[in-house]
Amino acid sequence: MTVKVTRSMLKRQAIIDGALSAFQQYGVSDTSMDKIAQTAQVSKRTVYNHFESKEQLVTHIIKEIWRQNILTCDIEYQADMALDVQLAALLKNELDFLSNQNLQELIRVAIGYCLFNPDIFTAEMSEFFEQETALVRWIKQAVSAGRLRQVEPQKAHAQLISLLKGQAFWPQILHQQPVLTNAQIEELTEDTVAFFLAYYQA
Amino acid sequence: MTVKVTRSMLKRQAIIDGALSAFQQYGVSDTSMDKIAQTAQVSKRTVYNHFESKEQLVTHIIKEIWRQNILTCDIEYQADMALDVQLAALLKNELDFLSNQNLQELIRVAIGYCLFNPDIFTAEMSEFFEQETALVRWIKQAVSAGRLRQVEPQKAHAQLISLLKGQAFWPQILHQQPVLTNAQIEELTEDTVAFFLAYYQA
DNA sequence: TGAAAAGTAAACTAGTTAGTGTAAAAATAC
DNA sequence: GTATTTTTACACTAACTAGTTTACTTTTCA
Repeated sequence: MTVKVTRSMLKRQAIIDGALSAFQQYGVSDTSMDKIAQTAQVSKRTVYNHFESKEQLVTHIIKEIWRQNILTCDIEYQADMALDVQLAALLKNELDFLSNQNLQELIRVAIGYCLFNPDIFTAEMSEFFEQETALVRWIKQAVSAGRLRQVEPQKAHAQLISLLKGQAFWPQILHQQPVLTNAQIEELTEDTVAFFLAYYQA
Repeated sequence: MTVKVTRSMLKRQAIIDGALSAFQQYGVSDTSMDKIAQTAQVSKRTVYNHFESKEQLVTHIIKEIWRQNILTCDIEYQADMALDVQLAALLKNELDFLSNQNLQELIRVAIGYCLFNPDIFTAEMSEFFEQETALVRWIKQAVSAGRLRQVEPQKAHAQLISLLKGQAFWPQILHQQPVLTNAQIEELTEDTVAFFLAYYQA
């Protein structure tokens, strides 16, 4: 059942890890292929054997980062449970994800690259942002069960995510605020649940 | 009363404008001093006569961008006017600011640079983010007038700004969404006012 | 064991980069 | 009108860049 790990695969992974580590430290433009090879403890030629160009290596990694940036969560709407408890669990889950320091570093690299290379978005990336999340699904179900007011689920979802990201994501991405503590996550969850349900609960 | 404009000042401004234009197109790292001189229609030596190094030129411009990123608004709390009308005016003002395409391009440059040069923040930049805005002042006054619930004004302010930026700023910065139309700004204002006052109005 | 595949170091190309030195030309100041 | 400041073009350094070539070693795998 264990998959054979070839040396080639190990080298390839070392290159990706090394590149990512260098990108996090210096940004994409200020990371040279020599630096990547050095960081990965690999010959520069090996880098070019695995990736035709710097451009290819970069886009591979950026796409991989966005691919990881999909929240999987299997919390479903339950008819017999209080709304605030359910919503709190969903938001907590989302916040744990957004507050993950490792993810934030990855996204910082992706953003730094995509800001001035917007082409990478349009086609392949948009799918990542348009897919239905567990939170949207939950809102839809709660609305059709008559326990939330009649709203566009996408709009309510956008409001919730804005409230979370505005405190727990963007300030950290910009290095303005440290990553939230568990207590702060708890507080933000409660505040947001109360705020949201005051307006939307049926 | 008109201030004398020397040639030196004109050249200096041309350099700043040229650098900014190049930064917006290519990002800071991928803009060379030769390119800046060329864009500014100025000799490269003149660039170095005005700015000792690329680093100095860049930080000067980045600081200037953040300095402009201060919302000045003279709408004050008025005891005899409906809260929703007042808040709508404040949010509209803020949204017009955030939706300004020119500002978004400036901030994209600043963010692109600051992502991997966080040092520029800590000392000199923090003041820009900590100053009291018209919106905070308004919330404070409305609270002490007993027309909004007792809350930390900073927290309520942060929630409002998160709701606006999540729809009208961050998606545009990341090139995911086009700048909002006037109708969309109108809708976002109304939604946000209703959402906010449902929870906070006394 | 032995051939094929993958990795290595190091030198190399050709282009770019930040920043300097210089001497002439142009604008400014008085 | 002369002295001073500023701008200019251009050549230059020294370092770095993406990517290639070569000659050699190590790993894989049948």
